[in-house]
Amino acid sequence: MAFDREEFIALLKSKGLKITNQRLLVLETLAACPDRHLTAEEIYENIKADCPEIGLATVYRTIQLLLELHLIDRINLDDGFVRYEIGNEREDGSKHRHHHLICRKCGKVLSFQDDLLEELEEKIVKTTGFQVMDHEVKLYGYCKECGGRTD
Amino acid sequence: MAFDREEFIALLKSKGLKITNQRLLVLETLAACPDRHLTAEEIYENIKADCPEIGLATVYRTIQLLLELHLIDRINLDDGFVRYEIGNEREDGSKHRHHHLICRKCGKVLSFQDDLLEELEEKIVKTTGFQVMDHEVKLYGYCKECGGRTD
DNA sequence: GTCCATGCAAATGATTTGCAGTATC
DNA sequence: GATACTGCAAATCATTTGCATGGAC
Repeated sequence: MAFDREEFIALLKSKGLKITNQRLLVLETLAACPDRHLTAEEIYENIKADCPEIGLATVYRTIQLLLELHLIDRINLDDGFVRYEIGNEREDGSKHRHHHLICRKCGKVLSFQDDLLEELEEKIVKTTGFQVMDHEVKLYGYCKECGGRTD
Repeated sequence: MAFDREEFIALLKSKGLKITNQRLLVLETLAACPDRHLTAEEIYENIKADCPEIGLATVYRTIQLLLELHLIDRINLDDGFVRYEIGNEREDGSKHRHHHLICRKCGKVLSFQDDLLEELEEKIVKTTGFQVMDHEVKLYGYCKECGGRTD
Protein backbone atom coordinates (compact mmCIF):
# COMPACT_ATOMS: atom_id res chain seq x y z
CA MET A 1 0.00 0.00 0.00
CA ALA A 2 1.09 3.56 0.68
CA PHE A 3 2.32 4.28 -2.84
CA ASP A 4 1.14 2.93 -6.16
CA ARG A 5 2.66 4.77 -9.08
CA GLU A 6 -0.07 3.82 -11.54
CA GLU A 7 -2.79 4.78 -9.11
CA PHE A 8 -1.18 8.17 -8.56
CA ILE A 9 -0.92 8.76 -12.31
CA ALA A 10 -4.55 7.80 -12.76
CA LEU A 11 -5.56 10.16 -9.95
CA LEU A 12 -3.68 13.07 -11.48
CA LYS A 13 -5.24 12.37 -14.87
CA SER A 14 -8.72 12.16 -13.42
CA LYS A 15 -8.25 15.63 -11.93
CA GLY A 16 -6.93 17.06 -15.20
CA LEU A 17 -3.49 17.50 -13.66
CA LYS A 18 -0.30 16.81 -15.56
CA ILE A 19 2.03 13.96 -14.80
CA THR A 20 5.47 15.40 -14.25
CA ASN A 21 8.68 13.85 -13.15
CA GLN A 22 8.86 16.25 -10.20
CA ARG A 23 5.49 15.13 -8.85
CA LEU A 24 6.46 11.49 -9.14
CA LEU A 25 9.77 12.14 -7.44
CA VAL A 26 8.28 13.94 -4.45
CA LEU A 27 5.75 11.21 -3.78
CA GLU A 28 8.33 8.48 -4.36
CA THR A 29 10.71 10.12 -1.92
CA LEU A 30 8.07 10.19 0.78
CA ALA A 31 7.02 6.62 0.00
CA ALA A 32 10.62 5.44 0.19
CA CYS A 33 11.00 6.65 3.78
CA PRO A 34 7.79 5.62 5.51
CA ASP A 35 9.45 5.78 8.90
CA ARG A 36 11.30 9.00 8.51
CA HIS A 37 9.48 12.26 8.68
CA LEU A 38 10.94 14.53 6.07
CA THR A 39 10.95 18.30 5.92
CA ALA A 40 10.43 20.09 2.62
CA GLU A 41 14.12 20.89 2.56
CA GLU A 42 15.05 17.22 3.09
CA ILE A 43 12.74 16.10 0.31
CA TYR A 44 14.35 18.71 -1.92
CA GLU A 45 17.88 17.58 -1.06
CA ASN A 46 16.95 13.95 -1.60
CA ILE A 47 15.54 14.61 -5.04
CA LYS A 48 18.42 16.83 -6.12
CA ALA A 49 20.63 13.75 -6.21
CA ASP A 50 18.60 12.34 -9.11
CA CYS A 51 17.31 15.55 -10.55
CA PRO A 52 19.57 18.51 -9.77
CA GLU A 53 17.44 21.02 -11.65
CA ILE A 54 14.42 20.73 -9.35
CA GLY A 55 13.50 23.87 -7.45
CA LEU A 56 12.52 24.15 -3.81
CA ALA A 57 9.37 26.05 -4.78
CA THR A 58 8.23 23.09 -6.84
CA VAL A 59 8.70 20.81 -3.87
CA TYR A 60 6.53 23.10 -1.77
CA ARG A 61 3.90 23.34 -4.50
CA THR A 62 3.85 19.57 -4.92
CA ILE A 63 3.55 19.00 -1.18
CA GLN A 64 0.55 21.31 -1.18
CA LEU A 65 -0.98 19.32 -4.01
CA LEU A 66 -0.36 15.98 -2.32
CA LEU A 67 -1.91 17.27 0.90
CA GLU A 68 -5.03 18.33 -0.99
CA LEU A 69 -5.22 14.90 -2.61
CA HIS A 70 -4.89 13.38 0.89
CA LEU A 71 -1.91 11.34 -0.23
CA ILE A 72 0.38 12.68 2.47
CA ASP A 73 0.02 14.03 6.02
CA ARG A 74 1.61 17.01 7.67
CA ILE A 75 3.23 16.54 11.07
CA ASN A 76 4.52 19.20 13.36
CA LEU A 77 6.96 18.01 15.99
CA ASP A 78 7.47 21.53 17.34
CA ASP A 79 11.14 21.51 16.51
CA GLY A 80 10.70 24.40 14.13
CA PHE A 81 10.20 22.25 11.04
CA VAL A 82 7.05 20.99 9.43
CA ARG A 83 7.39 17.41 8.27
CA TYR A 84 5.51 15.21 5.86
CA GLU A 85 4.85 11.51 5.60
CA ILE A 86 3.02 9.26 3.21
CA GLY A 87 -0.60 8.81 4.20
CA ASN A 88 -2.22 5.57 5.14
CA GLU A 89 -5.96 5.34 4.83
CA ARG A 90 -7.78 2.14 5.67
CA GLU A 91 -9.60 0.19 3.00
CA ASP A 92 -12.90 1.67 4.16
CA GLY A 93 -11.51 5.13 3.59
CA SER A 94 -11.47 6.11 7.25
CA LYS A 95 -8.33 7.59 8.72
CA HIS A 96 -6.02 5.31 10.60
CA ARG A 97 -3.46 7.86 11.45
CA HIS A 98 -0.56 6.64 13.44
CA HIS A 99 0.89 8.59 16.29
CA HIS A 100 4.30 9.76 17.31
CA LEU A 101 6.65 9.21 20.19
CA ILE A 102 9.17 12.01 20.31
CA CYS A 103 12.36 11.67 22.33
CA ARG A 104 13.19 14.86 24.20
CA LYS A 105 16.86 13.97 24.34
CA CYS A 106 17.92 12.66 20.93
CA GLY A 107 14.95 13.89 18.91
CA LYS A 108 14.24 10.45 17.50
CA VAL A 109 10.66 9.89 16.37
CA LEU A 110 8.97 6.51 16.71
CA SER A 111 5.55 5.79 15.26
CA PHE A 112 2.86 3.58 16.67
CA GLN A 113 -0.64 2.59 15.72
CA ASP A 114 -3.41 2.38 18.22
CA ASP A 115 -7.12 2.68 18.13
CA LEU A 116 -7.49 3.26 21.83
CA LEU A 117 -8.81 6.70 21.09
CA GLU A 118 -12.05 5.38 19.65
CA GLU A 119 -13.33 4.96 23.19
CA LEU A 120 -12.40 8.54 23.97
CA GLU A 121 -14.04 9.81 20.81
CA GLU A 122 -17.34 8.18 21.73
CA LYS A 123 -17.20 9.78 25.13
CA ILE A 124 -16.64 13.18 23.56
CA VAL A 125 -19.57 12.87 21.18
CA LYS A 126 -21.80 12.02 24.13
CA THR A 127 -20.67 14.82 26.39
CA THR A 128 -20.00 17.67 23.97
CA GLY A 129 -21.80 16.82 20.74
CA PHE A 130 -18.53 17.29 18.90
CA GLN A 131 -18.16 14.87 15.99
CA VAL A 132 -14.58 13.65 15.86
CA MET A 133 -13.32 12.86 12.36
CA ASP A 134 -9.60 12.59 12.86
CA HIS A 135 -7.05 12.87 15.59
CA GLU A 136 -3.39 13.46 16.17
CA VAL A 137 -1.45 12.32 19.21
CA LYS A 138 2.05 13.24 20.19
CA LEU A 139 3.79 11.68 23.16
CA TYR A 140 6.95 13.25 24.51
CA GLY A 141 9.48 11.44 26.65
CA TYR A 142 12.70 9.47 26.50
CA CYS A 143 13.42 6.58 24.18
CA LYS A 144 14.91 3.29 25.35
CA GLU A 145 18.43 4.36 24.37
CA CYS A 146 18.29 7.73 26.09
CA GLY A 147 16.55 6.23 29.13
CA GLY A 148 17.37 8.43 32.11
CA ARG A 149 15.71 11.77 31.84
CA THR A 150 17.93 14.84 31.57
CA ASP A 151 15.40 17.60 31.89
CA MET B 1 -4.66 27.84 40.35
CA ALA B 2 -3.64 29.10 36.98
CA PHE B 3 -2.35 32.50 38.00
CA ASP B 4 -1.24 33.88 41.29
CA ARG B 5 0.39 37.27 40.97
CA GLU B 6 2.32 37.02 44.20
CA GLU B 7 3.55 33.57 43.38
CA PHE B 8 4.74 34.75 39.98
CA ILE B 9 6.58 37.68 41.53
CA ALA B 10 8.21 35.38 44.06
CA LEU B 11 9.24 33.00 41.28
CA LEU B 12 10.84 35.80 39.25
CA LYS B 13 12.69 37.04 42.33
CA SER B 14 13.95 33.57 43.20
CA LYS B 15 15.47 33.31 39.72
CA GLY B 16 17.09 36.72 39.93
CA LEU B 17 14.75 38.08 37.26
CA LYS B 18 13.21 41.50 37.40
CA ILE B 19 9.54 42.18 37.98
CA THR B 20 8.34 44.34 35.14
CA ASN B 21 4.93 45.57 34.19
CA GLN B 22 5.25 43.89 30.80
CA ARG B 23 5.86 40.48 32.31
CA LEU B 24 2.88 40.85 34.60
CA LEU B 25 0.69 42.01 31.73
CA VAL B 26 1.54 39.09 29.45
CA LEU B 27 0.82 36.51 32.12
CA GLU B 28 -2.33 38.34 33.22
CA THR B 29 -3.60 38.44 29.67
CA LEU B 30 -3.17 34.71 29.27
CA ALA B 31 -4.70 34.05 32.68
CA ALA B 32 -7.70 36.21 31.83
CA CYS B 33 -8.59 34.06 28.81
CA PRO B 34 -8.14 30.48 29.99
CA ASP B 35 -10.44 29.21 27.27
CA ARG B 36 -9.12 31.20 24.38
CA HIS B 37 -5.85 30.31 22.82
CA LEU B 38 -4.03 33.47 22.00
CA THR B 39 -1.35 34.11 19.42
CA ALA B 40 1.61 36.34 20.23
CA GLU B 41 0.06 39.04 18.05
CA GLU B 42 -3.26 38.81 19.93
CA ILE B 43 -1.53 39.05 23.29
CA TYR B 44 0.32 42.09 21.99
CA GLU B 45 -2.89 43.76 20.75
CA ASN B 46 -4.65 43.02 24.01
CA ILE B 47 -1.92 44.57 26.08
CA LYS B 48 -1.59 47.64 23.88
CA ALA B 49 -4.98 48.82 25.11
CA ASP B 50 -3.55 49.31 28.62
CA CYS B 51 0.04 49.85 27.73
CA PRO B 52 0.50 51.27 24.22
CA GLU B 53 4.27 51.48 24.45
CA ILE B 54 4.83 47.71 24.71
CA GLY B 55 6.79 46.17 21.84
CA LEU B 56 5.98 42.94 20.04
CA ALA B 57 9.54 41.71 20.63
CA THR B 58 9.00 42.00 24.37
CA VAL B 59 5.87 39.90 24.11
CA TYR B 60 7.84 37.22 22.28
CA ARG B 61 10.67 37.39 24.79
CA THR B 62 8.25 37.16 27.70
CA ILE B 63 6.44 34.22 26.16
CA GLN B 64 9.80 32.48 25.85
CA LEU B 65 10.49 33.17 29.50
CA LEU B 66 7.07 31.93 30.64
CA LEU B 67 7.51 28.74 28.61
CA GLU B 68 10.85 28.11 30.29
CA LEU B 69 9.26 28.67 33.69
CA HIS B 70 6.53 26.19 32.68
CA LEU B 71 3.86 28.75 33.43
CA ILE B 72 2.33 28.57 29.97
CA ASP B 73 1.99 25.96 27.22
CA ARG B 74 2.46 26.29 23.46
CA ILE B 75 -0.25 24.90 21.20
CA ASN B 76 -0.09 24.53 17.47
CA LEU B 77 -3.45 24.14 15.79
CA ASP B 78 -1.85 24.04 12.33
CA ASP B 79 -3.65 27.14 11.20
CA GLY B 80 -0.37 28.95 10.67
CA PHE B 81 -0.27 30.48 14.12
CA VAL B 82 1.34 29.30 17.30
CA ARG B 83 -0.87 29.87 20.30
CA TYR B 84 -0.31 29.99 24.04
CA GLU B 85 -2.38 29.23 27.09
CA ILE B 86 -1.89 29.37 30.80
CA GLY B 87 -0.48 26.12 32.14
CA ASN B 88 -2.10 23.87 34.67
CA GLU B 89 0.09 21.51 36.60
CA ARG B 90 -1.35 19.20 39.19
CA GLU B 91 -0.46 19.62 42.84
CA ASP B 92 1.99 16.74 42.59
CA GLY B 93 3.79 18.59 39.83
CA SER B 94 2.87 16.11 37.11
CA LYS B 95 1.40 17.40 33.92
CA HIS B 96 -2.32 17.33 33.49
CA ARG B 97 -2.39 18.83 30.07
CA HIS B 98 -5.78 19.22 28.58
CA HIS B 99 -6.51 18.44 24.97
CA HIS B 100 -8.15 20.22 22.10
CA LEU B 101 -11.14 19.67 19.89
CA ILE B 102 -10.73 21.70 16.74
CA CYS B 103 -13.72 22.37 14.49
CA ARG B 104 -12.84 22.03 10.82
CA LYS B 105 -15.64 24.35 9.80
CA CYS B 106 -15.69 27.32 12.16
CA GLY B 107 -12.24 26.89 13.67
CA LYS B 108 -13.58 26.95 17.22
CA VAL B 109 -11.39 25.23 19.78
CA LEU B 110 -12.85 23.37 22.74
CA SER B 111 -10.72 21.96 25.53
CA PHE B 112 -11.24 18.81 27.47
CA GLN B 113 -9.48 16.96 30.23
CA ASP B 114 -9.03 13.26 30.19
CA ASP B 115 -6.60 10.81 31.61
CA LEU B 116 -7.55 8.00 29.30
CA LEU B 117 -4.09 8.12 27.83
CA GLU B 118 -2.48 6.74 30.96
CA GLU B 119 -3.52 3.30 29.83
CA LEU B 120 -1.96 3.88 26.45
CA GLU B 121 1.23 5.20 28.00
CA GLU B 122 1.66 2.03 30.05
CA LYS B 123 1.22 -0.06 26.97
CA ILE B 124 3.89 1.92 25.17
CA VAL B 125 6.42 1.58 27.96
CA LYS B 126 5.90 -2.20 27.90
CA THR B 127 6.17 -2.64 24.15
CA THR B 128 8.75 -0.06 23.16
CA GLY B 129 10.63 0.90 26.31
CA PHE B 130 9.80 4.52 25.60
CA GLN B 131 9.18 6.53 28.78
CA VAL B 132 6.31 8.90 28.21
CA MET B 133 6.53 12.16 30.16
CA ASP B 134 3.94 14.30 28.50
CA HIS B 135 1.45 14.17 25.68
CA GLU B 136 -0.56 16.33 23.38
CA VAL B 137 -3.79 15.29 21.70
CA LYS B 138 -5.66 17.11 18.99
CA LEU B 139 -9.03 15.93 17.73
CA TYR B 140 -10.39 17.34 14.50
CA GLY B 141 -14.03 17.28 13.53
CA TYR B 142 -17.21 19.33 13.62
CA CYS B 143 -18.63 21.08 16.66
CA LYS B 144 -22.26 20.79 17.70
CA GLU B 145 -23.20 24.04 15.95
CA CYS B 146 -21.51 23.17 12.67
CA GLY B 147 -22.83 19.63 12.83
CA GLY B 148 -23.06 18.36 9.26
CA ARG B 149 -19.65 17.89 7.73
CA THR B 150 -18.71 20.07 4.78
CA ASP B 151 -15.44 18.54 3.74
C1' DG C 1 25.10 52.94 39.96
C1' DT C 2 24.80 48.39 37.89
C1' DC C 3 22.87 45.49 34.88
C1' DC C 4 18.83 43.41 33.18
C1' DA C 5 14.79 44.36 30.25
C1' DT C 6 12.67 47.04 26.75
C1' DG C 7 11.64 49.16 22.21
C1' DC C 8 12.77 49.83 17.80
C1' DA C 9 14.43 48.44 13.50
C1' DA C 10 16.96 45.33 10.98
C1' DA C 11 17.85 40.30 10.30
C1' DT C 12 16.42 35.66 9.77
C1' DG C 13 14.38 31.62 7.86
C1' DA C 14 10.60 28.87 6.24
C1' DT C 15 7.21 29.24 2.85
C1' DT C 16 4.80 31.76 -1.11
C1' DT C 17 4.31 34.12 -5.25
C1' DG C 18 5.20 36.59 -9.94
C1' DC C 19 6.77 35.79 -14.18
C1' DA C 20 9.01 34.10 -18.24
C1' DG C 21 10.51 29.80 -20.13
C1' DT C 22 9.43 24.73 -20.63
C1' DA C 23 7.15 20.44 -20.85
C1' DT C 24 2.84 17.82 -21.05
C1' DC C 25 -1.18 16.61 -23.43
C1' DG D 1 -0.03 24.54 -30.15
C1' DA D 2 -2.41 25.68 -25.78
C1' DT D 3 -1.88 25.76 -21.18
C1' DA D 4 -0.41 23.92 -16.89
C1' DC D 5 4.07 23.33 -14.48
C1' DT D 6 8.64 24.62 -13.39
C1' DG D 7 12.68 27.32 -11.84
C1' DC D 8 14.38 31.37 -10.33
C1' DA D 9 14.39 35.37 -7.65
C1' DA D 10 11.87 38.50 -5.12
C1' DA D 11 8.22 38.93 -1.63
C1' DT D 12 6.00 37.63 2.65
C1' DC D 13 5.23 36.85 7.36
C1' DA D 14 6.07 35.11 11.98
C1' DT D 15 9.70 35.23 15.00
C1' DT D 16 14.49 36.59 16.59
C1' DT D 17 18.31 39.57 17.39
C1' DG D 18 21.51 43.84 17.91
C1' DC D 19 21.90 47.82 20.11
C1' DA D 20 21.16 51.99 22.61
C1' DT D 21 17.92 53.69 26.08
C1' DG D 22 15.29 53.06 30.25
C1' DG D 23 13.87 50.90 34.57
C1' DA D 24 14.38 47.67 38.60
C1' DC D 25 16.95 46.77 42.59
